[in-house]
Amino acid sequence: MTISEENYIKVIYHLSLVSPKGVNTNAIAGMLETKASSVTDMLKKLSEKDLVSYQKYQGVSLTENGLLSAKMIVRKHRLWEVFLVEKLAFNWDEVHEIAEELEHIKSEALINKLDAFLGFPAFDPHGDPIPNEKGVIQKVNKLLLSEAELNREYFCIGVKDSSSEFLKYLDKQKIALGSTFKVIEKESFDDTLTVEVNSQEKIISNKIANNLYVQ
Amino acid sequence: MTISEENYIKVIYHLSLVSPKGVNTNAIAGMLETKASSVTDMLKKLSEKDLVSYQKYQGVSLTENGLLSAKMIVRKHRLWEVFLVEKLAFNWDEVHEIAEELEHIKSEALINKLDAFLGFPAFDPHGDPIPNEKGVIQKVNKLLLSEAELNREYFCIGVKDSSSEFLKYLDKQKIALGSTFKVIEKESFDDTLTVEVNSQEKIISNKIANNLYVQ
DNA sequence: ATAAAAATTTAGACAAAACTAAAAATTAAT
DNA sequence: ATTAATTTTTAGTTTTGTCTAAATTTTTAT
Ligand SMILES: [Mn+2]
Ligand SMILES: [Mn+2]
Ligand SMILES: [Mn+2]
Ligand SMILES: [Mn+2]
Repeated sequence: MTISEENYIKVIYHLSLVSPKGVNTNAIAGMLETKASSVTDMLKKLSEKDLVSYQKYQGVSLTENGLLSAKMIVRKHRLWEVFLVEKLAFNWDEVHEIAEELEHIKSEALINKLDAFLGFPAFDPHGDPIPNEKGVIQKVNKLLLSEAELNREYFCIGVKDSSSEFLKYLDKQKIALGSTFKVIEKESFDDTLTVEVNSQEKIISNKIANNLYVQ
Repeated sequence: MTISEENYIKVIYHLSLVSPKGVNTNAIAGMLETKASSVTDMLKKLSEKDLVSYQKYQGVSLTENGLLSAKMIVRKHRLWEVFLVEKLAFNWDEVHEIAEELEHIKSEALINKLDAFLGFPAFDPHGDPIPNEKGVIQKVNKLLLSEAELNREYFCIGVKDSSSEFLKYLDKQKIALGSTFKVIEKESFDDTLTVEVNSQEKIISNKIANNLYVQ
């Protein structure tokens, strides 16, 4: 697989988690910042290679082959992110772009040795699960902070949006994986939350609450 | 720079250490396993970008720009090799190919943090010097084992050929960086050496002796 | 049910990096 | 100094991945 093919497969994978019955051409184009016509061309090629099943106008989904390939790319991406944060002391908002390149390095031995070196981590710095050598992904119960019950204790276990802007905002607010949350009040007008974060009271907008996973 | 351009620049760099007055088209083609006509095309492009100075039929050399770029690629290659051997427990004969890919990852921050993580190593697993952040390469006195004096103690500090075959042969012979050498006798007919390696007597062919650096 | 809007695909073009075959320049040999 | 051999460059294609513009299909709205 070329780097370009791998990027397509990975995007189709991520999109199919949200729309399992078929991924749209435009959605793929949006994620890859390319044009719909380019996507159509690529879908034909990926279909040729039995990585996706594709019928024109009907959307696309991954084949078994494609699914496993996608998981391996995601595995590499997330392991490299762990390496960058844990070993090289990058901040969690700086690693995505670099991992976007590292995920395409070809060696199987490399990724399995990296996995061992890191101590077989189960989650990446953003709380996303890391597929194992066989592509198995540990399922985790989680909900959005916006769905949390009032006056119950939760832990932050992940972010939905892992853009640099959002992560920097969380840094500023001293919110990190492991932070404790207790929702004190929910404003019914705009769903703004009053939350105790690590025992400190904060006002949290609905947009933020919709991008934090808790447990 | 594209990956392809970087590979050309690096090869021109290595070849220009041997032939400083200008690198041949065919030599480049040989190293990159491509055709001379492809090389000519690329040289025009690299010349456009002021990475090489090139006049047709006259060979090519790196500009100041090109030289610095080349050193940065070599720096990345060798630092990644150190990482693979020191941290991931790869053998020294397994790392070249993987580093060939890793050397093209773009981030400056990455490579400088990797350098720090590794403790600012001066040499790679094959004894080759690692350029620093500014591209400065520490000069080291060394000679080939074939040029060594009789009955003097030397240390192995590097290999000239770092092919997997040669390195595996050295493993089998229990020769590694740091091994001590004392040449006992030189057969004048074919330059075969009788050598004490780590106090053990071995017969070493001229071809081998021509690919081991000692000090 | 029909028309308008949106999504998707096709057709044709382009840039990058490679190739083959042929032409041109340089170097080596007589 | 010519000729022959070698090296290098040019000319013309090919493949990959992209683009724009136009055509087609599907979806939505009246
Ligand atoms: Mn990527
Ligand atoms: Mn992540
Ligand atoms: Mn390379
Ligand atoms: Mn090396």
